[in-house]
Amino acid sequence: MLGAERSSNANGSIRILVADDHPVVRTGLTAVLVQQPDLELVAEAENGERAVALYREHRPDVCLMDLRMPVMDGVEAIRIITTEFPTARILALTTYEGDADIRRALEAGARGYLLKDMLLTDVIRAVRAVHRGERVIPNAVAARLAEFPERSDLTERELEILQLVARGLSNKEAARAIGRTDETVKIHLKNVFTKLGVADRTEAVTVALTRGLIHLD
Amino acid sequence: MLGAERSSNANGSIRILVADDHPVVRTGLTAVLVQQPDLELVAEAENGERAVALYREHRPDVCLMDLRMPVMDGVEAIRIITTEFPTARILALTTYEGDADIRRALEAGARGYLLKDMLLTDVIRAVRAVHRGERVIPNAVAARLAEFPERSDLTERELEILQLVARGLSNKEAARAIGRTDETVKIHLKNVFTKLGVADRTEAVTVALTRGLIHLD
DNA sequence: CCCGATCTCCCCCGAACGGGGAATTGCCCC
DNA sequence: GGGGCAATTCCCCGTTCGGGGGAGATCGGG
Repeated sequence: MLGAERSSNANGSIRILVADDHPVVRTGLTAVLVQQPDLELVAEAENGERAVALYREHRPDVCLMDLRMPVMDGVEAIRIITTEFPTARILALTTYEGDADIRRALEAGARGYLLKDMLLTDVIRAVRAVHRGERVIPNAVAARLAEFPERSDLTERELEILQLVARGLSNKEAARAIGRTDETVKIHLKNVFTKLGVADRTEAVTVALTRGLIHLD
Repeated sequence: MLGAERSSNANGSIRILVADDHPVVRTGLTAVLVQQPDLELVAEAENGERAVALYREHRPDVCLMDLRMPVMDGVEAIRIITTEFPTARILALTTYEGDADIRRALEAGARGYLLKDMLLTDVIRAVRAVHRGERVIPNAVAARLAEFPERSDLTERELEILQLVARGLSNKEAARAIGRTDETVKIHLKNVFTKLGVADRTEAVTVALTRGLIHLD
């Protein structure tokens, strides 16, 4: 379906796509990249949908992808791109918001995960490393992952109910919202408590928030 | 104590201090600023403490200040600077995290409040406007403030208890943590519920988080 | 085919929670 | 000084919550 894989352009420089909804961040990244003789910026996207479209159009060698974006999630964009282009080299770049986001990005096919508080030299080094085919997981990120050895995967139902509880719904209200008995809601919540290692619904919500399992709004 | 107020340097350009803990954001801002002939970057700070020190040293005309920074909070830095230099023109610049941060920044003496997802042209326009002595509150920010007409100020005690509750402590545990009866804790929480317009502790925590009244970790 | 995971519902029970009222001590502001 | 507010403690009372055990149903994989 696709032509030969292109690892760099005629000049031998690494062609890069930057996707981030914050203009300031996009400017910061591009300003740094264009200073490097071996790096070349080919496109910028302000959301996941545009990122996918621009990836198809330009076939960059490396893609820097923010995870929290409007219209389409960064993780979703990564999933689409890597499905279509299995050799795509994508670096997730975001402020740390729990281990869940990291795991989802890597499972979606990201080759690395950077934090926005990283030094610019490390970002550049990561781009080159990913282009060489390496995986990039900074120590800071690996340490965060190590904090939660267990996956703590919540089922769809459990996540759904936890979201409702986070909005302040009681067991009974949540039950009505999903068309089930409040006894069912209680069971799911009990399982959530066990999986997250907490004792009550409030701590379950805050732990889920810090780990990125759920988000507010 | 201080010399004459200096509204611009010999070249007539606006001298700017940028304070943000993310290297990428600092680079983005500075890259944009230096392109403008009437703007001049005089220093960059990576936390509030450095921002105060660099402000004292350089006396910039305008300061772009991120609120969430390590070592010293942006709000605290604004308070110190405006106390020492009442005519300081400081623009708070951050991702939106509730009306509380906005109010605290403005009360601390910020002349404007920008969001990081703003267009760069608007950032530049805001810098010039603040330098002219105007206040800058973008419509997007004003709209968020209007969502919560009431101040909803929580007392120190109430905030303290809400923080403990967010960590999963029961009324009894929170009472022991602050050396009071659990009846006292219950009353404070009841007042919190009334002020925030919620029905239970979990919603109180999530609402307080979205409004920026409390933060996790 | 059985096993595990998921989802569903039911019962019981003690503890925790949230709403109501009432009172005291400070403190600051008018 | 009086009024208001914050903080504190106590009471009662009905509801909710969370832990325990038990019991089906479905679906997919080994």
